[in-house]
Amino acid sequence: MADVAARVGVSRALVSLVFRGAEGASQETRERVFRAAAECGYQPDTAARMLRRRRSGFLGVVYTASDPFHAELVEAVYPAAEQRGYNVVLSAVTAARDEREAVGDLLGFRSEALMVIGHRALSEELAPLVAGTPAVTVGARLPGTPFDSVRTNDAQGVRQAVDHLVESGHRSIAHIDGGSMLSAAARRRGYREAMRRHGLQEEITVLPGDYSEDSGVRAAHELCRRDRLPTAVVAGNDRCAVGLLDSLLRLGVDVPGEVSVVGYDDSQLARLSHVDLTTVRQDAGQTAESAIQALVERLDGGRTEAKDVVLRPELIVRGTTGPPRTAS
Amino acid sequence: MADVAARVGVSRALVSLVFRGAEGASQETRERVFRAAAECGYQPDTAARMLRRRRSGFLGVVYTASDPFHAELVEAVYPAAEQRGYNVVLSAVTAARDEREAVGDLLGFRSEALMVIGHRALSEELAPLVAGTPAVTVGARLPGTPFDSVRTNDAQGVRQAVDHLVESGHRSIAHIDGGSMLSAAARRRGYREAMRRHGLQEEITVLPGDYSEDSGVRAAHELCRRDRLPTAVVAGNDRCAVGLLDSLLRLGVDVPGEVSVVGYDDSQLARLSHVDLTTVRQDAGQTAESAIQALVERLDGGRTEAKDVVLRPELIVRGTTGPPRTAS
DNA sequence: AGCAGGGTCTAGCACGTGCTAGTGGCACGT
DNA sequence: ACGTGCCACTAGCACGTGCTAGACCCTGCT
Repeated sequence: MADVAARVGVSRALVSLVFRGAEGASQETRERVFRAAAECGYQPDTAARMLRRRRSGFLGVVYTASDPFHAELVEAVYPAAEQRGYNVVLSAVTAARDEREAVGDLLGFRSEALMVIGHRALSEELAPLVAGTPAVTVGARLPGTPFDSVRTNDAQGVRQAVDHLVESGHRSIAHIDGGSMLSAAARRRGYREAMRRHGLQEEITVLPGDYSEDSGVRAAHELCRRDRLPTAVVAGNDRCAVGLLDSLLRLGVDVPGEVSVVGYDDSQLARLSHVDLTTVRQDAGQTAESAIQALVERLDGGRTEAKDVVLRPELIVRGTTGPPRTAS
Repeated sequence: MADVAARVGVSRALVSLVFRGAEGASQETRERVFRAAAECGYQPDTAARMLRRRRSGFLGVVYTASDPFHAELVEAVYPAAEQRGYNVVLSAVTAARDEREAVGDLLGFRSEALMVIGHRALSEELAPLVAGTPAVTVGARLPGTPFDSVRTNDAQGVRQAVDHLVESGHRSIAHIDGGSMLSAAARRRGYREAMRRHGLQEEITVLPGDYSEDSGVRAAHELCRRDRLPTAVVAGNDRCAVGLLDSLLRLGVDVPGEVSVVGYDDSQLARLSHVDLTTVRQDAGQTAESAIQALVERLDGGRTEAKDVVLRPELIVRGTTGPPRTAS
């Protein structure tokens, strides 16, 4: 920076002033400073900058590298943060790097607030580490903690799926669940409630699953072994639905002619033309937006009480659902 | 840090010394310092730390948020960097954030070296920005630049696939290419060369594609429209292969009974039990390792001439390939 | 007693930036 | 001639840490 100043023949303070866009420099000087900086290859030092102003302007984001839905959220986080005058620092959780390390890195960077994506989220163990830093968990709520949370109403999403099927005339509707996954309980509950509300409690069938394609494959074989196929299946998520679809195809069961299938997530997978899966969308853009919004409210708006944002999912009807087969 | 020092009743310098693990403090004092730090919730400030030592210890990584293969690389980058005493800073390229911004952020952090993943990589436009900072591009080589590069020998990978099919007895082998994608040219060339080497130049059939599932779907319909199906197809990548597989299934063509299919990438997709795709692996772990290695050689080893690492791909034989059908 | 040497600790500057308080010059009005 | 106000610019401290040079105490040897 001193180099640039010397080159232009002004003080270092003026260069600083120009670079942060403050008032008090003539238009001509500004241009000369920028030109000189480009010649020197000068770029302001973020570390020194955030050391001096007490604020770093960083929002730390913890996510799981291998999860495609997390990737969608990360994608949406950047514009949401930028729009509110903040920058994003990423920290990935991987097989060799746990949340403790990821959060530690972010705090070392003096992130002003934390957005933690993932079903394991901020465990109680991490809470004291974060003390004093606003944080929002995405996809789950941690009752014992002071953190905000943003999540989708999973029960409602599954209810929408069931309602859609019942409206099309289905009565025999099965569910493949997500086992012990965090959101699985809510989805299972939504299925049970919806069936009961339609007077179909006799038809309730829950098959065990774990959100993997393989669990869809297993469920397909299990269903075909029974004497009577359901006319529709609500899978715990899209991956499970794709495994199910593929196996039904191989087993000679027509979709949606004989069996209708609904997924959950509206992932890239579901949108592929040859899959064309009816599914329930969790809006990544809206989720990211709400999470960032919550953090900024605490930082700039002075909010202190915890907030729990529950987003409405949306049913996306595509080609894997239709009216039920007439003969059983 | 002064708080911690006051709490223990020692100087600030000693606390600093304890925290960076330097010699010259008694075991007892160390413990008292750590205890006091935990009570205060103290954590060293990364910004101030890297301001003082002239080195930041950061390796900046630019990747595309929406690409699953990039995610695999990111996953592998962390341990590779840690092992060599470096930390990783991530910067994502998204729809709303181009490489210029991503690289700018990383340089602002005073990253000591840059790893840029992605087919558009460091364009000429970015080269002057990076001047002076060691950089490695992954997946492509930029001839005009001083950067290192790490990539997989795509032509060789496709040759291995063709060799495998020919050894199984196939002669009529088609290829669905990746259009104008960066690696598509090499894969197409590998296919042509391998066919020629086996004396099968008459059988060369290249169908247009673009690495998407849809292009596999289109290719399946195109092939079935012809009077004679090939006995095997080498798809440009796994996604294309999956689209192809699914459409063949729907069209009533048995795989691998009537047609064998080979993909490329060994993505998660290929490993699914119901897909079980024979494919060519690009080793993400090895790629990340080589890229980090190249950067560290420049930083610590003093290497200055550019280096181009070309990795050997590996054929993974699974369930979608077998001997050709006997009757045409 | 005096000195050397090692172990433990401390004072204080430097890193690159932001910002407060202030300087100097010019135009204007009285 | 002098005060007033504005514009363009500058001097120098502060941010939280690392590190050099040195201080202090204790032990053991001459």
